[in-house]
Amino acid sequence: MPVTVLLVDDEPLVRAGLRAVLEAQPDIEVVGEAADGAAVIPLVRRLRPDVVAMDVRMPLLDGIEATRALLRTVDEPPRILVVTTFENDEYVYEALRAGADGFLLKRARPAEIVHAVRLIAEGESLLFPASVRQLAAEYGDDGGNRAARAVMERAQLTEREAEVLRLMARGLSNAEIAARLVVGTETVKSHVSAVLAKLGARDRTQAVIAAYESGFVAPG
Amino acid sequence: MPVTVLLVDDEPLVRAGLRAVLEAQPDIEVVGEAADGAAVIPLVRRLRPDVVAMDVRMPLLDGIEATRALLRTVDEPPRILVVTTFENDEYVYEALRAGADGFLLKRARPAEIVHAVRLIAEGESLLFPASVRQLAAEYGDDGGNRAARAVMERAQLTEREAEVLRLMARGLSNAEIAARLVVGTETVKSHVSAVLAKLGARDRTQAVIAAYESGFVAPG
DNA sequence: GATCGCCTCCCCCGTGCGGGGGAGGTCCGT
DNA sequence: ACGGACCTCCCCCGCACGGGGGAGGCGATC
Repeated sequence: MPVTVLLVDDEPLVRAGLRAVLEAQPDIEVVGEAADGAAVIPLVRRLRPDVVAMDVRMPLLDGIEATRALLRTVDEPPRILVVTTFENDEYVYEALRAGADGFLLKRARPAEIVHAVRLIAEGESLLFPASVRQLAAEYGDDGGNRAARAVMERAQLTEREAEVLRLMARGLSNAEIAARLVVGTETVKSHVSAVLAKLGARDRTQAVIAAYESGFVAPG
Repeated sequence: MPVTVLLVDDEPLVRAGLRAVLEAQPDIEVVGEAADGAAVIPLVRRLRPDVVAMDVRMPLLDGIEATRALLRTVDEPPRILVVTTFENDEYVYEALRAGADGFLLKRARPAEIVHAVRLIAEGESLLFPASVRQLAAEYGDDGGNRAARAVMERAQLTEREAEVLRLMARGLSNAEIAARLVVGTETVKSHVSAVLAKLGARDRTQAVIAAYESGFVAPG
């Protein structure tokens, strides 16, 4: 069964773009569109999409309120992927706190958009996507720092994963972490992979950055 | 010509240990010992060692004052490797500010000690040795944070290297940094290697950690 | 008793990374 | 005119890393 997606954005152009990108995938199906947050709830009830790709900034009812409303009133609510133009959008931060499962920049490459939808659909959280930081760096921006602080709260790292991340953030290699925790390196690799997936990090360096940015580990 | 080393430590046991470790290397020669900072200057004038391995905490004249005195009164002073027991020793911090070229934990493994001496002798600064952070982690300590702050001041990164480090600290890969700086990936690798060497980091993750710990990049 | 999350360990595999060299170019200070 | 620092690019090479799978044990929950 394909992943079903509902698009919510007040700009028809954006909806068309997302539709084009997503429908090009055989395993993704766009089942509906809405131009405003107010229209979302009945549509979700009727269409039961797996994922709602929702703009944060919309007239009448914005993405934050729409997210809250969805999670409050719909049982088995869809996964919510927040879409935004700006990498340091505090609306995004609030949306994540409201229960959104991930966020995505509109200027992300098609492959990244597709990837994000798939991840979200699979139940993964995409709270610290590498693309955000990369794009932020490319544009000389500071990046989604506020949003980063919401990462760890929602990343739901297990105790062991958190322990591994702390050691990663001290510069230990997988082998060193394994020695310290008295487990095999394969085990450490598993935990590291889990951490990377949950944080949306591509490699350990990005995970450590996320740890610092979120305050999970503190410098000094 | 071998690297000549002068050992300065008030504990004979430590001197003997260092001598044993270093003399086992064909390219390193221990040319003298001193039990106190006050004895260092005349010995240095006479023996002209390449490297002085100096304890920070000593009676009469400590390693900090001895470092200052050496750099002030001896022309072509030797390279100074500060040796310490504690990873968060603020004396070490002061010694680095006074002009020491690197620091080393007494509990470091022999191979690391040898490595440190060679690096220092070659003119490299060893200000953020991986061993410090690793050992700190292993002992559950917070690590040499104060000392870390002295790193960047003395690491003498070139403009380009600093630029590369900033991008590393945003999670970019070598290829991405290359694209952003419009240079080849081989060039980026060169800069990255230079950064790692100057920071005493083993990999980019440790370099990014050093960047955060030193305040070179700031979270939030 | 069955299910689920978590921790543990295993396989294969491609590649990005980092070490160790070298080399040519510019610019600058002497 | 020369050295030296810096930036640039090149080679080879080994390995840790990370992706994508799978699988067993264990405790808690239902």
